[in-house]
Amino acid sequence: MKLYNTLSGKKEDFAPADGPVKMYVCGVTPYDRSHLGHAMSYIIFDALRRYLEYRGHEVRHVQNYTDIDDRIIARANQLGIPPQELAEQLIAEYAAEMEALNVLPAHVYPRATEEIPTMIDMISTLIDKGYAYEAERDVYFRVSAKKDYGKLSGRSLEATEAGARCGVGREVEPGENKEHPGDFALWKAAKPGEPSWPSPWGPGRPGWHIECSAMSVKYLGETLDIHGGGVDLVFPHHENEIAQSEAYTGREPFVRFWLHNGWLYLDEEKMSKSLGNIIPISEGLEKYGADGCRLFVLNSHYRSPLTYSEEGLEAGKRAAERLRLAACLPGAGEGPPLDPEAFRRRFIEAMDDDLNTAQALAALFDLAREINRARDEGWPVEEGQAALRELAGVLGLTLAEEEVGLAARPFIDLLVELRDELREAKLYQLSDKVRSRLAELGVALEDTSEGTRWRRRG
RNA sequence: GGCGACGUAGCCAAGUGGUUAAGGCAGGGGUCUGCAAAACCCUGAUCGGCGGUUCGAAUCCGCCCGUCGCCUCCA
Repeated sequence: MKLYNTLSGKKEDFAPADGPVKMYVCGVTPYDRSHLGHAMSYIIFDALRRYLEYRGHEVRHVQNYTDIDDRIIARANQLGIPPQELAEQLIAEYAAEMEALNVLPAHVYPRATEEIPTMIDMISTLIDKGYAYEAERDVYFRVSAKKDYGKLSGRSLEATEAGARCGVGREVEPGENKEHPGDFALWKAAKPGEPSWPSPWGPGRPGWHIECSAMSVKYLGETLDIHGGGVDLVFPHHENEIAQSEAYTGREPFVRFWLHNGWLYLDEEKMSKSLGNIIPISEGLEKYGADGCRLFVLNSHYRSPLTYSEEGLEAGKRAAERLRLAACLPGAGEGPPLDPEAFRRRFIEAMDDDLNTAQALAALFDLAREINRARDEGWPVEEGQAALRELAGVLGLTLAEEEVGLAARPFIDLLVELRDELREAKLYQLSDKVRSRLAELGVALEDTSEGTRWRRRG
């Protein structure tokens, strides 16, 4: 399989270094509801993980929760609740939404607040090695000590230094005690009223970047096979992670494959909590279902930016229904069997090429058409359907029907039965009324030679 | 100012040197149906513009136009 590696800027052949695939995906900072942008990223890395497993790799997947940071504190103060309580609530909500989206859970979900000692150890070592320094109870990473700093994002230290917007040079802010403007905080001294942890440098809390380094080394080892996240994390977050981790372990590379997904846009702007233009995951799930959301995301390449639109998600939902019906409606008796092998091969070939899910989906839709065609001919379709379900499953599609309350089923069956009798009596006006009223309630009826069947339709 | 991405049918979106430019959604025509629905069949683009390289370019190069991102928190 080939994967595009941000570090080299090229597609490279992927194979794990040894043992299971060590995969780390940057998690959320739970200070507000998660939105479709997050869903996009996690759906993509879920598809990657499922595909790796499908191809016979064991995957060890770690994802962090940044459960302490400025925004959590600010938001918690606003709400008048402790920061930990806010984080706890939002983590629970996030986990439930991921489950609803059929995203496989990571094997470990370390939290920043539970890894403080690990981070303190790492920071101490960095100081000992001359890669970090203490300044007024803060600790900073000394960027100039890591000569290849900038290798991931492709910017030189000088460029970073001069690199503020509009040509204005970036300088050390007054009040900061950095040696260099590019230096970043490993440990932040506590301000009054903030949650803090004891450390050799006094009470404080860890900087953002150090947690991922500490956690990934602790749970996956010194070299990761895959590290994923949104493109926005390339700089400075992932750049800093590389610097810290490699300085700490003395080993390169910290990560063999850096993978970054494109951003989700709303209208002309990126969807982002700080801009406030978000569509919550819950809304996407409610309106379009997990499969609809997944198809919307996976229908384009993961590295390309994607623009949110109701039309796009609606198309995803309709497409999901198309696949579901192809996979579920029964076929009939005798005839030439459907050989799905060519479709499976196309699917694998597409996924092998840097996770080309759009092309993989095209193979699934072609398979669906082949199944429908066979069904129309009265030929058996089971083999094709099994393959369709198998491959859709690799993309995390459930192909499950929308839930109908158990209590409603017998009543719907009864109405369908009555309507059939009305039709037999050729009382079409009445039978059509039953059908259209049920349609308004979200139940679609279809008359077939096998009888009438009904299904949920939003 | 530095670095980078993108512009393919009504919409979304693959394809990145060579048979008829995938697929989805929407639309039109047809088959099936009491009528529908679902499904199937048919139906649409020469690839932002200009110039160049080449036997041959959506695909490579140059210029132009347009949109956007990163350089600050962010999946």
